[in-house]
Amino acid sequence: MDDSARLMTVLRPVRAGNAFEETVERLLQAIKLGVVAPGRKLPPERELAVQLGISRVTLREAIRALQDAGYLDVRRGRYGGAFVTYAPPPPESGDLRRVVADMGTADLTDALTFRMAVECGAAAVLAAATLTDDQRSLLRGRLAALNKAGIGDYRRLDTAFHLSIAELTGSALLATACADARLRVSDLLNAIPMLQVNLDHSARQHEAIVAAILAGDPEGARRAVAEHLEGTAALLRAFLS
Amino acid sequence: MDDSARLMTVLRPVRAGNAFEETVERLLQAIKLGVVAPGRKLPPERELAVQLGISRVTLREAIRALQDAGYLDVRRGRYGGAFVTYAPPPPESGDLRRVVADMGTADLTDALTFRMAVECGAAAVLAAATLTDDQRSLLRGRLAALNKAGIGDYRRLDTAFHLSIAELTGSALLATACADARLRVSDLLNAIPMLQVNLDHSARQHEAIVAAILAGDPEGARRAVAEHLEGTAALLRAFLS
DNA sequence: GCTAATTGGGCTACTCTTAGACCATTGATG
DNA sequence: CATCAATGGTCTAAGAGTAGCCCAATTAGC
Repeated sequence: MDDSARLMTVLRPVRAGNAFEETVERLLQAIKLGVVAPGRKLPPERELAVQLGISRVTLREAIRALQDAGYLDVRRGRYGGAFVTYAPPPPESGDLRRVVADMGTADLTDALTFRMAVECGAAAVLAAATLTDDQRSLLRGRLAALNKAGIGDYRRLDTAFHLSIAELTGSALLATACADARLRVSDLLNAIPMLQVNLDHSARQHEAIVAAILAGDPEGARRAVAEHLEGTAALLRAFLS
Repeated sequence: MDDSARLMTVLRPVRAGNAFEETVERLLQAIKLGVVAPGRKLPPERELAVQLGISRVTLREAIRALQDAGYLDVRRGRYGGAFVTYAPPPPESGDLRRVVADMGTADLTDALTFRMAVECGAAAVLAAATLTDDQRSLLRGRLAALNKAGIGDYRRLDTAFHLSIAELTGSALLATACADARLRVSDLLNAIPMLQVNLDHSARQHEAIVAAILAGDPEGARRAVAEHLEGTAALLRAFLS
């Protein structure tokens, strides 16, 4: 961890790959995180190309790839568009071990550490802020929605709840960082079987997080998030052996 | 902060600009953060191009631009290279107001919030980890170096100290996020006059941060970092009026 | 049915970016 | 003072990406 480590940090690749690959990755994020829910459609190509800062040609190549891979159903004409057909498959036993192995030890610990830091930081910042009534009710609403979620919607609403915390801080940078962190573990989370006892445990932890934030208790919020994430992290790390 | 906000977060630009601009920006980071200290040189072009994932042609255009802007002195032949000639100018009164105004309210609060979250998160994560003797002594060493720093080296060593915390977590993602956060406020920090009373105050806070981390106290570490950063943040926010 | 608005599909000329080869310069070392 | 390894300087052909334009399909609403 000498100066050369810092050189590597700053002089890292300027581009993760070509525009096509990066675009596929980004759209896959939107789909897998449930930002665009199954059955809904992406924004029109022209609009989306502007948002992503790429040409329509490149965007269309990416959409075509996702269509071929079965994530999208593209329909022409007015009221057409690129509709999301993907729904996360129910986890099967054995999947988790494979997914963890695919990711690699170094990437997994990196992702878990990153997620722990940014989500704890976001919760603490939010708890230290003065919240409006709208913000408080939005947070409570997301929690309530998650508690009422069916098994098919759980992951998506869990993501929505977690990301809300970062978004409510008002920092786009922080929201992006948390979305990135979530994405890096989403395949893993999707592979974890959803047992009722675990869901109940998570629900209690979610309540604790919201309570600490609404009470304006940064350290309580940090601790509550840390405990919540540590449960998942420990489970995943167990599969590294 | 409805679903459309999350769409904007995930469907953000894939590329910040063209490869040339991004490369200039990245090299400027390395220079301004002091990752490559004044008088030292960048890695050889061929090597650097690989690290940055771009072609040598594009890299050379960026280096040329920084040379023209006075940041680099490029020398040919063996033992040649691109030498850093930049040293942050000493702050003058009035600079700060201008720099803050240049940045804009929204970007400034975003950057300050982001920095608060990631640095607090990193410190808490590090405090929760089991540290080796090497890690402990590296952290102490960075603190000692900062305390002995002259006025010309202070900013660079302060950056090195802060980034060490994230780097010691072992998470490259987290180190990158903290470097990014630091960069976004570095122009502002450089414009703040260095008064002895403030330096003494910072020194005490740095000691508190290291003490909490070495004591394995995540919440104390988070609080110490939050207090430290809040001082700077409050100063900067005062210039927004 | 027609119409018109909206959306995906496709084409072309142009610029940016790359890979790889080869040239020019420098200075420590024998 | 000649050598030679390391480094920046330059060129070319090929590929990747873009902007802008027009075409084709679809469907709500008249």
